[in-house]
Parts: sequence; structure tokens; C-alpha cells
Amino acid sequence: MAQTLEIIGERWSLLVLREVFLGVRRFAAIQAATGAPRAVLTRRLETLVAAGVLQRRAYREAGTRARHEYRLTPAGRELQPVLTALMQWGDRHLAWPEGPPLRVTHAGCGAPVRAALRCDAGHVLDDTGRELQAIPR
Amino acid sequence: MAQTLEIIGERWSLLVLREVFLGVRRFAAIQAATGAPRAVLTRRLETLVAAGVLQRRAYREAGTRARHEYRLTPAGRELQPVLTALMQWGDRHLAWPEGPPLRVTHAGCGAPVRAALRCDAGHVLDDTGRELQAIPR
DNA sequence: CGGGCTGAGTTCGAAAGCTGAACTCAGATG
DNA sequence: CATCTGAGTTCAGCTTTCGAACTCAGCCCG
Repeated sequence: MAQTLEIIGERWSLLVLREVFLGVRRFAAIQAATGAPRAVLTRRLETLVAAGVLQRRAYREAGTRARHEYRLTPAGRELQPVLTALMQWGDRHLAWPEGPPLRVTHAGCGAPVRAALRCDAGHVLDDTGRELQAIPR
Repeated sequence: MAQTLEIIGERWSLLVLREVFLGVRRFAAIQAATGAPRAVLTRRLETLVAAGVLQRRAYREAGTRARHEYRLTPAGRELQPVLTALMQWGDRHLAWPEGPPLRVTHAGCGAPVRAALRCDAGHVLDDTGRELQAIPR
């Protein structure tokens, strides 16, 4: 966990990733969406690329010079449960005057999606970890 | 998500919570386990208590004066999926020479537990969010 | 009684990080 | 040629963090 937080635990990192998940890929757009200062954003993107979470690739819009965009790598996409869990906690425990700002549903069936604890035998545990057993090392 | 990160997104917060989840409740023990500077730890604990994630309560060991310990509130316990998701990502994507440092299993059946995306209709989605649909408010 | 120990802080100066605003640079546009 | 834009970089000021030293209350020991 500590190692993971080294990569994505810095200010802005997870907000940047949220935007990329939502399809915002270009520097200026990420900057506008998150409000992160440009200097910080530059460094965060570098870190995330170096960690293999994002991939920087050139793109070219008709009649402009080449720019970069940032896309999720497979490893980056696997951070989805982290984002979902964070969102879900906020939705539950912070007061939203007009409902949660983003709803996430299963594209297949339309039902809301949540991050659940589930064991490999298929049991779904409750969110509080009461049924968990931790075995160090 | 941004609001949630305001509370638990600062350096050390999640590591502190991990320790409390593991049953480490006293200031000095949390400090030793996380390595956070004491001054910072004091402030983090204050923040977490103010946010209703932890509860500070007095305790007294035989023959010592009263001290405090920090316990999870129900809201705090619901952060378990966040911790699990972070741990799981690290286990998968960072190289562990001798296996992951902590294994978490279902107390009922002994199978490893993971944070999975699951819709309210009961479907389990893959971790990459490919089957997700986001609907902004 | 006096000195030392412990848990939980607080205080300090130095180092690192964040912020907002200004500056750069390359290529496209007019 | 002057201007615009996206993506940075630089800079000065501020905040946060770091690690080490200091405090303080009550207990224990001799």
C-alpha cells in the first residue's frame, strides 16, 4: 500500500487519473478539469508515465503540429476499483445537496456499480471488513 | 472524489487508517508502524477525527494515567474497500520478491478477498472499468 | 523524596512542495 | 510579420513536512 501511494498518493494524481478515465486526455483539458497548477501537472504526468500507469503518445489534429495525449495503460485501468471505492465513500458520507455529482452504471444492465469486497470463492462481504482476516507477510 | 481526498488524501492518512484497521490504536504504535513524524501524525489524527472517520477515546491501562486511543467509526470502516483496492493494485503491479506483504482472506471460507466492481443487479465486472458508463449530474 | 521513564504531544529551523503569475517555444493562422 | 495556442518552464512567496529536541504529567524505583 505504501508503495502504491508513493505513485498515486500525491496531491492531484488521483484526480488526474479520474479525468483520464473519463476520456480527458490532453494536457490543457486535464489542467482545466482538475485545476492543478501546470507545473505540478507536468510532474504528476511524468510520475504516472514513469510508473507505467499512463502512456504518453503523440497525436496530431488536422492542421496543427504534433501534441501529446495521455492514455491509461492496462495497469492504469486496473486502478478503477480504487477510484470507484473513493467515489462511493464520498457519495455515502459527504452531504450532496443535489445528489452525487457522477453516477456510474453497468453498461450492460444499467444498474449502479460499486466497489465490493468479494472473495475468490464468490462470496460478497460487507463493506466494513468485519469478515476479513489479515495474515501478515 | 475530490472531497474524499481532502480528508484521506493527505500523506500518511491512509497508512494511519491501515494500521487502525489492523488493530493498532495507540499514538506511539501508529507512529512506529507508519514512520510518520509525530507532529504530522497529531494533525492527521485530528483531521480524521474531525471528519468522523476515527473516534478518539480515553483508555486506562492498569497503573498508568488515562491515555487516548483511536478507533474506527462506522464511516471509517467503510473505507475498507479503498484500502483493499490500493493493496491489491500494489500486489499486482509492483514486484514483491517474496510475495505480497499482507494477505487478506475471507474469515468464513479462507479464500483471498479482493475489491471487485459489482453492479446492484449482482454482475461482477472486470477491474478495468471497460463495462462502466459514467453519467455526470 | 528525587531521578528516571513513558506516552503523547509541541516547538524549532531547514528542506521540500505547492501556488499563481509571468515567461518560453514551436508551429499554424491571418 | 504579428498573433494565437498548447505545453511547458521559471520564479518568488507561501505552506507543509521533516527530524530532532524539548515539554509535561503521572508512575516507578531506590
